Amino acid sequence: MGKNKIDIKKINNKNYLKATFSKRRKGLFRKATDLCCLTGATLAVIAFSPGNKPFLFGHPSAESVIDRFLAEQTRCASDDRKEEVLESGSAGDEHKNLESSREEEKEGGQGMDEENGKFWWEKPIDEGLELPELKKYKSLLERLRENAAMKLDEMNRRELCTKDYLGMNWGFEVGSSSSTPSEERDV
Amino acid sequence: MGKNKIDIKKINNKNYLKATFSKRRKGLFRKATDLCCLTGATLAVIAFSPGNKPFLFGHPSAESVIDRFLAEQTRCASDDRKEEVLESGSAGDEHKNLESSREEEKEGGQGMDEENGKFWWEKPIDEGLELPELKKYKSLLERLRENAAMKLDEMNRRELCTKDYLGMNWGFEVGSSSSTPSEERDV
DNA sequence: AACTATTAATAAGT
DNA sequence: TACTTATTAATAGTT
Repeated sequence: MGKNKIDIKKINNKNYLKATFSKRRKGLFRKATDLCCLTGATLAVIAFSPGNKPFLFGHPSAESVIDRFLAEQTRCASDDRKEEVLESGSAGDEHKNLESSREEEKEGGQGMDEENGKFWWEKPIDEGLELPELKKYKSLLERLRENAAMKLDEMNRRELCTKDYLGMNWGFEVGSSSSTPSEERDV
Repeated sequence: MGKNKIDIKKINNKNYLKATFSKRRKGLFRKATDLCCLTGATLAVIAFSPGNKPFLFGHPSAESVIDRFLAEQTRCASDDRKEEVLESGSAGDEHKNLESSREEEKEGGQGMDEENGKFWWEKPIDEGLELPELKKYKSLLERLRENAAMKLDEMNRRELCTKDYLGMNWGFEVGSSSSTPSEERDV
């Protein structure tokens, strides 16, 4: 997509690397914006450039999406644990996560198992694949909790009003869990 | 981009909405993959479809990127607080965050202030813009911490090895904070 | 950063 | 839901 086709492999030239990251990050965020505008999807992008500079995109905000993800992940971890207790620790490796675990019976199990031809990220969520780095969670969350109250106070002082970042009004709740009937399920 | 140009505004037709989300989410994740492959960027995408189904992308993993973001955000919240104590609570609304606050002196302040023509997300990080939803953090993190130990145990039992999800070996540390000299700075 | 030749993504249709 | 095709959108190389 340009004057020549390029291979999708690591760029080594520093200047070309910077230029490419810059252009393509903008493109990625534009795509994210379009997706949110068109579908009302709740979406966050967290990017650290090769120079470790952070860039954020989020609708309705990066933090709210991360919060929701963590909350649902946490809730499902508890669900898993309960199941394991009930089932006396079966070693079977079928882990569901997030919405999937709540809705799979309604969806007849389709959705994530029928589209398993492609990459791991094509599937809604984990299946045990992206859990590795979680060993850091414990100490990290200790620190997070310590700072949460302080950050909260700080926020309260600054008191920023919530903005409709994309300049739109959505006809439905964005950021809430499934409360709608059967049509808006899936996708 | 298609047989007709379309307006980037909310789609109401349910079937078209589903199809569009599906196609464009794939496109977004492909762009994310390309960006990671080309530049080695550390990147996460969290998406909830209009039907509240979760989709994740991450390199090296969604969780690791989220962890890093939360850790740096937390660290900077503490930094801010220290500064405010030292400066006796100036009311000036100049908040830096994450890497920016550590590196701005080396970068001569350029980077986020010179590209302020566009949208809020064009800038590296907050400037006080995406902090609103943080009021949920306190109680959320309480719950998170409660579940962290259990989740950890669970992880340890499953013991999944870290994979190189994109099938590449990076010549540099991905996921580490700035340790390189002056060239890889910015972008 | 701006331009443009070229490839890539995708809206509609099947 | 996946494939095809006409068309627009993104971007690689260049300035």
